[in-house]
Amino acid sequence: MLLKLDFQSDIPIYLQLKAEIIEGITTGQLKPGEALPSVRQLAADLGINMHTVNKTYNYLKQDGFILIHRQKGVVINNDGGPRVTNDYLNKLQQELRPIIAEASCRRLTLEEFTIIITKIYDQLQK
Amino acid sequence: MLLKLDFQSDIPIYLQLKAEIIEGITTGQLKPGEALPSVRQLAADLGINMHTVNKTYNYLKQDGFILIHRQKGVVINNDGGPRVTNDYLNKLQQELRPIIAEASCRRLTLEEFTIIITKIYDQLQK
Amino acid sequence: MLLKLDFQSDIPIYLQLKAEIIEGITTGQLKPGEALPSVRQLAADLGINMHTVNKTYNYLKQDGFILIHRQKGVVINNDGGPRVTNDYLNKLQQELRPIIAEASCRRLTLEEFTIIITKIYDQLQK
Amino acid sequence: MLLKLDFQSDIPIYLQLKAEIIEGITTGQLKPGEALPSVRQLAADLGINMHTVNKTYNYLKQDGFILIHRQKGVVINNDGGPRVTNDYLNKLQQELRPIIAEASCRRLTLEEFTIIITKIYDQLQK
DNA sequence: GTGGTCTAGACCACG
DNA sequence: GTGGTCTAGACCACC
Repeated sequence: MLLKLDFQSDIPIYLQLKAEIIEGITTGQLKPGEALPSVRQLAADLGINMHTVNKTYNYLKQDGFILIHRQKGVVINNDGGPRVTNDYLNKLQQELRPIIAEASCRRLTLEEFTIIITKIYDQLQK
Repeated sequence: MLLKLDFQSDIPIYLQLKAEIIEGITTGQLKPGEALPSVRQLAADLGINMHTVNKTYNYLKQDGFILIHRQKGVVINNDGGPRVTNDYLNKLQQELRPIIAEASCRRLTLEEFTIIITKIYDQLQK
Repeated sequence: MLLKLDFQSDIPIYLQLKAEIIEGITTGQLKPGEALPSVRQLAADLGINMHTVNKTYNYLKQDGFILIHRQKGVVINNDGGPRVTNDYLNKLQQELRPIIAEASCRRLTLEEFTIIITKIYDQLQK
Repeated sequence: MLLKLDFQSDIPIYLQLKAEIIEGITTGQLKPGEALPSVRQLAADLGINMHTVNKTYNYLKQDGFILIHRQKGVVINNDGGPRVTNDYLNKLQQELRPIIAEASCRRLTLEEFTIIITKIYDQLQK
């Protein structure tokens, strides 16, 4: 799978990497049970620091997207990964609120917003 | 208008404040042409530093939400503020993509996501 | 003569006003010997502070564009106003240098720049 | 590259610094992809405060002259930097108009003005 | 009074 | 090490 990082972005590399991997799982490019490269390997491939990859993997593990085995290394969670929890729903709404406030302020209608959401959902469809 | 800041949050204060003010404009609590408190006044009210408020105001000015009037001080843009531009749409999609990727990965359907969006839109309705 | 001020501009009002009056002289809308409104009058007309108009008039007087008579009030200098001096040429070059540096950096050619200059000269022609 | 600041000037230091760096890019003293000193380093070298340099860098980044690379620090944009946009052309004309009005008023002809422009363009040539 | 600028010094996340 | 953020306190131009 191709991972793209933007070193000019305001978003920390470890978060960009986390988002890319989640997107890979969503689109099916990364399948449950599939192994991810080792920390060293991935860091070398991407030209970034080992610590950065480590941080990404730890957050992904914490959220339940991946499992870290002593022997098999890092693999995509084959339980289907994390589901919708109340904590997650709260976080999601807090995240969306300012985005929607600005959209609404700029006179982007709910209908137009929904079209954008739908388009992105489609793009990510397996 | 009541402005709430979370000093424990990892979101910078100046961005929280920016989001709060945009939300105020969206909900109509802050009306076009209305004056905002001076940087020093607002800083004192919120218990934060003048420069932090200044940074917020500068970003809001840059995006077209407010104007800095040489006589009246800081006022809400009475042209209705910024609209939907291509730059904004690109930014919006880049912002939403990882959020939707995670939502989809957690098996939150497009329909459920749309309900959440709709609810937030309603809350912000004037 | 119509004087336009932009209260949202970064440029101080007294400088905007000064520039407008010089432009008026250049285009011939204000003729040598012609009287300008009194400080009070102009301030009232423009909705600005008396001190601001006063400041403008003092700078214009200092540069030789206008004369301030005790009795006749403020009039456009009928000697044809200030000419090109060495001081002025130095000031002009220092002013233009950063503007041209940015233009050149953005790949605006000397020819294109000259066309812009020519257009503005034409607009200001009596 | 040698950067000169005039602490007596009424032009803010961060703008002088911005202009100097743009001039450096224009003349080729600063090459695309080249790294600039860190905010602290440059501040120390120039005997000014870190925040002042930071402000300069942020404006240069905003205009597309430099990039803030998460690994390499601050570097000159290697895409050749910003080009001529409509916004820029408008800003340029608004900037030039009062300068030309005064020049014309002082009987500096278009031909003489063009010679000055040409001289400055030559000075800045790589 | 206002916003704009500058300083000095601090803490933090990131890599 | 870097840039990003925040604080406290100062001076200035403008209106």
